[in-house]
Amino acid sequence: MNDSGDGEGTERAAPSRRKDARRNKATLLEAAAAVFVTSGVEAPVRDIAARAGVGVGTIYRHFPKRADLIIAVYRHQVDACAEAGPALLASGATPHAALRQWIDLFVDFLVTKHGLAAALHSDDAGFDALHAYFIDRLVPVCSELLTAAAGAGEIDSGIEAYELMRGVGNLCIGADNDPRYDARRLVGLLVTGLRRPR
Amino acid sequence: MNDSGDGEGTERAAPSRRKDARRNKATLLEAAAAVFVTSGVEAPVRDIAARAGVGVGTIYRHFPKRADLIIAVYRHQVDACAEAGPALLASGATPHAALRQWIDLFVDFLVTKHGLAAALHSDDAGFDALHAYFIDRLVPVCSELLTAAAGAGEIDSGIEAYELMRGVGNLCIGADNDPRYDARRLVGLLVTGLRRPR
DNA sequence: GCAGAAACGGAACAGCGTTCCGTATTGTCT
DNA sequence: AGACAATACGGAACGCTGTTCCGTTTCTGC
Repeated sequence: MNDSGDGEGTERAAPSRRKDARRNKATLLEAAAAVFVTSGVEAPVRDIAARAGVGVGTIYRHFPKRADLIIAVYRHQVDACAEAGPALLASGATPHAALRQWIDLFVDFLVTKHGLAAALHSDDAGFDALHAYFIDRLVPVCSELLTAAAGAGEIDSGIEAYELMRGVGNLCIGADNDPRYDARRLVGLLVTGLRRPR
Repeated sequence: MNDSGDGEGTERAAPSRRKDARRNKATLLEAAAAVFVTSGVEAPVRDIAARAGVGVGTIYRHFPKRADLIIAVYRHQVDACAEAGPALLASGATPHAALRQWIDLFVDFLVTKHGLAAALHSDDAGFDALHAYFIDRLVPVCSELLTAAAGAGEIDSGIEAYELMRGVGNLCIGADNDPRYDARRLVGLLVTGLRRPR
């Protein structure tokens, strides 16, 4: 939602009155990104604070909910994914193929972020904002692709974009460090299942 | 794994030397089942202890890992599900239809157990035994159904039973209290996606 | 009844997210 | 430059988890 964004692109809120605050916020984002890679997005807040060389209070001042920090770290990648949707749709292939490619993009993103998929669907209230951000950003794109595919007669299942996105997200849970579980293959089957039988 | 099972069906371990211990174990199972319905399988241990009128120590003596308690509560239902597999296969329909029906059974079970699906795929080490129990019990059944369907030429995807079961389980996460997410429909699409294109 | 074994209860510990407040830093105004 | 708010900081403290530990109670076989 709102935030006291610094150079973070599309924000309008005042970029904080003090230099040290801005610097700390940037340091925190870097540290969080690094820790997320190592220990997953559920890493202890204290670890992130330690890595950034600040106190835990500083984290909560800049990112009141843990979800805000996660969103800030991954915002660019989520936005890039969202923007890839229309591009794929315009790039020649059939709408169903574009949908498949777009979903692959999303799966690749999720699978490489240890624990993100799990956090995304945690029923912990603290993650509501994270859930909402992903939904807000990606569901409309998915909906557009779905509508195009339906319009082209390639799919007929009355599935909603929200449901499909949640299903894909769920399939990505725990998809790292288990060689016997390949989320990409299962998501592929799910997308295949959408196709109109002919 | 092993346990000091009381009247719990297929156990062979000694049924405990003392009457109060047996009674407490039974009380604990009842209390846990009740609390799981109300608050989900991740309910605080203290809540279960309080409901049963015992101390937390007593829980840990009977069920050293939290997973052991969950397994004990749901063992009968999981076994029933496992046993339904061969029955469905023998009951007339095509193997693919039997697979679909069996998976529906599993999904119905999971979806009605608040938080079970999530616990099942938690990477928390304490839930390893739970994970292992479900896998041990259900993967062979699923494998049988899958093989039969492949033998009948109905599916050709080289998917493993383990992967399919995990996918189905993942799709069931958070499937309660969200009217916009119907795990059954998504699992249906996944199973449809298995079918050989012809 | 009486050991002694078995089981109990809950205090105590460790690890987590989050809040709070005394202290330090910064920007500004004179 | 000096001083005074305003702002931000650090980390102790709180409340909630799961889990362990041990002094006390209860049972069982003799």
